[in-house]
Amino acid sequence: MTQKNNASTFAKGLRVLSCFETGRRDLTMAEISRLTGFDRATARRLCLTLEDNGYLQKEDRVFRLTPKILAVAGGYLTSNDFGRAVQPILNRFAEEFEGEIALAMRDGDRAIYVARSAISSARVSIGFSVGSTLPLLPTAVGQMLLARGLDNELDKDLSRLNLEKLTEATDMNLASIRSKIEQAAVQGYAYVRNEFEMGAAGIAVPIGNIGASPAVLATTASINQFDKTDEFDRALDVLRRAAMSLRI
Amino acid sequence: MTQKNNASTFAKGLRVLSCFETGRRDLTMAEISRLTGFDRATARRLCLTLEDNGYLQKEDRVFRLTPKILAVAGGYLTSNDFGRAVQPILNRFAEEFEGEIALAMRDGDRAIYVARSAISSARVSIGFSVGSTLPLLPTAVGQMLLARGLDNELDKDLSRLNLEKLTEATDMNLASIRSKIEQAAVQGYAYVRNEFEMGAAGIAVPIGNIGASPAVLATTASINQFDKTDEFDRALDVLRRAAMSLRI
DNA sequence: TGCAATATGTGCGATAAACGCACTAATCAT
DNA sequence: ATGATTAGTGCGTTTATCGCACATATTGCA
Repeated sequence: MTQKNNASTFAKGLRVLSCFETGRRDLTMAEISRLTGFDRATARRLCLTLEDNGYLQKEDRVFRLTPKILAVAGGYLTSNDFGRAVQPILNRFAEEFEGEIALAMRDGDRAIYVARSAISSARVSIGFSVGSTLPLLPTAVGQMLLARGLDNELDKDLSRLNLEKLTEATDMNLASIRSKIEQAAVQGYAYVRNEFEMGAAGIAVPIGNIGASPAVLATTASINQFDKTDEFDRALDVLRRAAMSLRI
Repeated sequence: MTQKNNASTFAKGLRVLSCFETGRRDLTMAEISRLTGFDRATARRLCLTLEDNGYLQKEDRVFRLTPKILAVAGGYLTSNDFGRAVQPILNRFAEEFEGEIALAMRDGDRAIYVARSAISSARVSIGFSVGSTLPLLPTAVGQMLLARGLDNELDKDLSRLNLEKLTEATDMNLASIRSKIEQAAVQGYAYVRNEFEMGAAGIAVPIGNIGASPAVLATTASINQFDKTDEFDRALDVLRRAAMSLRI
């Protein structure tokens, strides 16, 4: 039934488009053919179609994205009122906190940053920006998102998601991860240290749904910073008050 | 030859996706069928494919975008180093200027905002954000972009682009518009007043290419503000210095 | 320079998918 | 209630897609 009423050529084209997600700037048709597993001729037709429709441009033999995709992304952001309702609140609390605050949602088996505070005093940003993706299991953002799902879905998620050892500290024990997620659901926040990147820690708190999907607010800092109890408490407090402010 | 080597079903699917560009939040299948001109059954297959692939979600009978599209858009932004190289510069000059600065590029027959300054002291933003689109003819951004094209393309552009009277002041004379564009090319900036929105004026200056496509920096303010010579000069100066800073 | 490896362009027959009509069912507006 | 709009579905026809095979072009390296 998954294949009924599904336009397979369109699905393949979308997969070509997603090859450019990760920030891979330039891709040749042969690379796309390999990344997707499609026949060269198929990949070629799809690439040329994307070029014809203005989503890709070809220079020599590589394709790259054009800004056209931003028009669709902007449609998402404005239709959900991020510019007017969300961004100013993130900015305000980030200013007070003197740190980055980001809003993330779930996209399949990963988390995706949807909005991020922009403050003039920002030190060099850690590098997560709108559209960046994160794994669900070894991050505070991901664990809080998993905690917001339904109970019976959590088991399915856990059995499907693949564990990847990103650092020495990455928890590879599903039962242990499960209890962390359940704990996050109970205490209303997730805190994960070192599991995604050594020396980094993240805090995430839940906020209301956006377009029927759960969302979280999160911040990241060095382990050193969040290991000071008062710093941690202040961050959690800011996130919680920001979350209250943007009950959606 | 345009239709050779083109996956028509994929192209149709992309057109469905583009229905969500404008910030239309919710669309039913019937609306999409009408917007695209496709048969209902065709529109249905394409919508379900988009849902299946996580780009749309269905609630009751309407479809809306999911944040997944941001991953692709983020791929564009990061592969062009906007987060690291462009954004801080826009922020810095916007802070000094106490006004918004935006980077725009051309997407077919329209301009599209690609980046925008984010400063905490920003007054209520005028509402243009990343992904917003503008017509080319009645805006400073558009005229500067047209001025950056090749001469022989300008004629083709002018004959193809459709004039639309957006305000009483919108210039509807192609020859007159052409001379404005040529003037912009010569003097290195475009200045347009009232033609897009009464009471608003825009200034745009050229910057280097981004991925082989020309780009401009621009700012908007009220007519009152820019009609003061020193205010105008200061804005133009800021834009020009910002443009120098981010020679790409 | 020359050779091997890789990338790209293209024609075509077999196959599979998309098309769109026609009909039914469900929902909405008044 | 009822007319209008929307959604779901089956199916024969048509058409696009598939993927191989062959030809060409480019690149990288010895």
